[in-house]
Amino acid sequence: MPELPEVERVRQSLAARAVGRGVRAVEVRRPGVVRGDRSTTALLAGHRITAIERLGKQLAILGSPVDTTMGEEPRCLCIHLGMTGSLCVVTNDNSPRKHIHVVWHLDDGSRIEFRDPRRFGGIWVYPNKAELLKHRWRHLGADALRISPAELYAALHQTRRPIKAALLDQEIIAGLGNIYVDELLFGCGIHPLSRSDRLSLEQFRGLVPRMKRLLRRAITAGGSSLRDYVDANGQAGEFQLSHRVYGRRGLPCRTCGKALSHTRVGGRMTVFCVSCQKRY
DNA sequence: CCTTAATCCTGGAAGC
DNA sequence: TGCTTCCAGGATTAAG
Repeated sequence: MPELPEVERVRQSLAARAVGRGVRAVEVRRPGVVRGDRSTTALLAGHRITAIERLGKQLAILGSPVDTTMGEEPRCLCIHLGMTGSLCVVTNDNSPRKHIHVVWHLDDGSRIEFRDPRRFGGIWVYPNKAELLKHRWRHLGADALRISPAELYAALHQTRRPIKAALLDQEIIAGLGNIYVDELLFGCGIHPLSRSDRLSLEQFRGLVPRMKRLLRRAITAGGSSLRDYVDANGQAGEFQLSHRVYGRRGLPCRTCGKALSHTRVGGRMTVFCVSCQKRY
């Protein structure tokens, strides 16, 4: 499930292969995944890809018209990979893979394939980046790699929700998902059911740098590949090998050896160590 | 305010 | 072996 590190990996690998390229044609095989204007022009046909940006777990693909007489409007696509989405750049006519919903044909003969078996992801079409910022991205909190301890504390000290539920809330902080929240809370020694308002600014001064270090290490390792995740080159990550709690319920804690506990928080599987993580 | 559950969806795993 | 059932979960929405 692509969270911030995986989405950042996709951003980097996709940018390396697609920025500067022109889009010759766009194929929409399953229109339902596209929200808004489904015309191929709105989906960047006849445009040059100028940048690929990220906020939390979402990507924005920006494009300018190749023929400037057509109008100057720089287009913007927002792509959310959901649980199983991927964006791959391919050059050959290999095995026709299932669940490819949208294909961008580029001017060097390669193509970008948006594949999403479970279809929790999607593509949101905007006339420009300002509109994306004004609507869809307005509801997102600060990016997890940029947020400050004071900012996070300000958002959390006034809610009684369990810390795990609050950290998963993209309106509070953008980018964390089930894997990295469990890993982070274990790394900080904080029980996932701790009340958010019981944590001090001092604790966030410890948590935020740890979070950024965790996410950066995961990015360097290529992200966590559990089942579907691959970057734009089809490359899987290796950070799953470093997980200390996610997916390890019942297994011995790597710090104290005690069997890891599990519960559900906000409907999500939560794994933690009852002796290494203190409940506030 | 906060929680739970249902919804979307497929494929892998587990059970019989 | 082959069938059925369950489960995973990001975000949204409705209901308690």
